[in-house]
Amino acid sequence: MSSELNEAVDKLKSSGVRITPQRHAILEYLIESMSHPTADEIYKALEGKFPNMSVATVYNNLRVFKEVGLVNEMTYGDSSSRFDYVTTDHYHIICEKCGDIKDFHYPGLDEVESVAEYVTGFKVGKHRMEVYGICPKCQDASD
Amino acid sequence: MSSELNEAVDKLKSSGVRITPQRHAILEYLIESMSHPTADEIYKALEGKFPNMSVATVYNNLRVFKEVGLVNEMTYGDSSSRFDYVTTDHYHIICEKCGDIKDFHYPGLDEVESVAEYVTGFKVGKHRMEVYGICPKCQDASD
DNA sequence: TTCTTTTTTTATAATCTTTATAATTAGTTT
DNA sequence: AAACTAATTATAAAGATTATAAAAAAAGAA
Repeated sequence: MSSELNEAVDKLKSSGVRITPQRHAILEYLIESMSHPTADEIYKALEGKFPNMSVATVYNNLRVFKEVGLVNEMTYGDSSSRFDYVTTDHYHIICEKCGDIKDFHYPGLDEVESVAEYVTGFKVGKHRMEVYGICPKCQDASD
Repeated sequence: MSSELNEAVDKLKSSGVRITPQRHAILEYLIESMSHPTADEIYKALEGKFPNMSVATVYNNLRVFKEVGLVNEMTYGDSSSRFDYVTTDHYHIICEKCGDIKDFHYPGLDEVESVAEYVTGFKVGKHRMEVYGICPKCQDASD
C-alpha cells in the first residue's frame, strides 16, 4: 500500500469517516491510476472487485472525499465531472482534440487572488485555472 | 439598440448567420442583462416575448454564438452551464455562498501559458481561470 | 456475545440538463 | 410564385447525478 494511500486513510479516519472496502478501493484507484477519472470510469474499473457496487456509492464517496478535501471535482463543458486526487499544488492542461489531461506545476497565482479581492471586495478563498491546447500526440497525428 | 448589440449582429451577419427574432432576443438579453445566465434563465426571460419558443432554440443559438466567438460557455460543478457575452478580456469571481458572478479585469496569464507549453509539449491555445470567495453581501449577512 | 443503533451500501426511480429527430415554418434565391 | 435552404418547434431520448427506501454492515452498549 502506497504511503499516499495510507495518509489518505488516516485523514479520513481522523475526520470520523469509516473505511469501508468500497471507499478504500475508490481511493486506491484515484491515487494509483494517476489519472483524472469520471465517476463512471471508477465504477467500471472496480466492477471486477465489487460486482455489486452501485454507482450511487461511487458518487456518495466522491462527495465524502471532496468534503474532507482529499479530492477535487473538475467540470468541463462536456458531459461528466472528473475527479482529481489532491496532492501538491498543480494545474491541468487539457488536449482539445483527445481530451487527455496532464498535470503541470506552476506557483500559485497569489497576485491574481489579491487583485481580485481588492477590486471586487470579495473575500477570496481559492481559484481554478486550466490551460487548453493540443497534446504532442495529436500534433503528430495531424502531420 | 446598444452599439454592442449592433456589433454582435454585424459579426453574425458577416459570418453568414441569419438574424432571426429569437436570435436577436437571445443576444440582446445576454448583452443587456449584464449577467451570466443559464440556458433556462434565458428561456424563461424570453417567454413573454416568445411564448412558443423552444428550449432547443436557446441551446442551438447559444452554440451558434459560441462558434462565432460571441459567447463563452462556463461550467461549474453544479447543474447547468452559464453563458457569458464575450467583451474585453476579463475573469470571473464567484461567490461560494450565493453563486453571484462578477467580472474583474486582469492582464492575461501569458506566462502561465508559455510555461505550460514548455513543460508539457502541448501547443497552447487558451486558458480558463476563476476565483472563488465570499461576496460583500454575504460577508455582511454573516456578521 | 448479543442486542440496539447508526452508518453505509444497494437497487431503483426520479430529476435535470442537454442533444437528437422529424415535421413545420420562415426566409432566400431564382 | 416556385424551389431550396435554414431555423424553429415539439417531442423524445440520452446521459449524469441525486433521492429514496430497504438491506447489509459496522460500532457501541449491556
